[in-house]
Amino acid sequence: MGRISDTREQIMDRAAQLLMSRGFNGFSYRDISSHLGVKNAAIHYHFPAKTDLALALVDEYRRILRKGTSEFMAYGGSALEQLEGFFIFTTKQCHVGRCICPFGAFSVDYNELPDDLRDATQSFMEESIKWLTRVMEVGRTEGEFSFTGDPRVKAVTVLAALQGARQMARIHGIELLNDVVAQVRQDLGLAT
Amino acid sequence: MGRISDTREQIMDRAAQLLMSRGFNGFSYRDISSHLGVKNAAIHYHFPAKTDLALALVDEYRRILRKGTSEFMAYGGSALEQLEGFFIFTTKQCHVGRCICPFGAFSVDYNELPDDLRDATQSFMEESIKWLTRVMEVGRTEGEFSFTGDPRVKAVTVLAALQGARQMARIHGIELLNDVVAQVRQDLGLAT
DNA sequence: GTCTATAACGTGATAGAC
DNA sequence: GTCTATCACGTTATAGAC
Repeated sequence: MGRISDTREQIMDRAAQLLMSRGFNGFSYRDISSHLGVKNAAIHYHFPAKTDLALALVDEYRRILRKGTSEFMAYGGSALEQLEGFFIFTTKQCHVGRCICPFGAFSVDYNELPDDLRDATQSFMEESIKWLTRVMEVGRTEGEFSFTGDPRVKAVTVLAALQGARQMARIHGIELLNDVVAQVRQDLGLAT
Repeated sequence: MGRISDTREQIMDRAAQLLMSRGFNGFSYRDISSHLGVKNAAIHYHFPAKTDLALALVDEYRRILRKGTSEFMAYGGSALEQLEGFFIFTTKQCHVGRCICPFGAFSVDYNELPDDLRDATQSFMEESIKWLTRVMEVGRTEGEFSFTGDPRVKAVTVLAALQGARQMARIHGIELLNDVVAQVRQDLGLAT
């Protein structure tokens, strides 16, 4: 079948959930194994060290982003559509499990992360920034968005606002994220 | 003298540093005691449980904010000055130790925090939002800022952008925070 | 591919001497 | 106010049987 191990997949699903809910240092192999009804050692078989698991998660996020990116680049989809899709993706993720963005989860523990994981996180973030920068560029050129200054800086600001909002929403309620998304749209000259 | 215990103060200083550098679950009493050259039990004397220490830290942040707030309210300082002061405070903190904002530190571990600590964090955040909302209101009325929409929503968005930027800056370099601050200023119609 | 068993260590916390 | 000593537990990780 060439099918990827089901257990491995389940481990990653649960780990992704836990990572976004508690941060990298906030969950253990036991949290995963007990949820799956297997033993701690079973996880170690698939991912010898916790770093390996985290690296696999970053890779997975990356694939998801690349998929969206390349489709956008290839077919020239509207920048507005891309941005709206990104907003929907973010708010949906936040509603299901009040989870924070993976960058946020890694950034708190960043100073203590192993080097390779730091590198992976960093280059994934760079990729995300580049993607949204392109969306901003195209959107402004096409007259869909209106903002002043460097598209890259604007993209970074939007990412930062969403990352921060997802965290604040956990403390202060989910409407906070909706509010921030609405304001970001307004700051881009979009209709509410 | 009525002077507060020096050790207690040193503990809180170090703990604040660690909290903003690693998050609530990212540091231990041992990290504090070894740095101060005392034993783990000495910390427990001043703060029986880790929660007590965290609550004290939140209270301290709160006092700092209240001081700035009340001065602003009482003497009617310019909203622009307040905002600039807030930007400077944020970037300075970030430069010294690449530390993230305390809300960010707590929010990642939020789901696992004890109830009283959650309450304290939440009401502190509400206070911060109220303060910046007032700054936004006054600033727009006085013609210092220019933005559309609800002042409170704008305030939340600015807070979220800064919180997110401080974290992203840790991963991607300190210029990222400067860039975001510049963009936030621009989005408020301020000169660069 | 999953198990049992275990190692080696760090954690928050407490009791009681000084 | 700080110490020594200790507890009970959770953590990542490994070795080896099935």
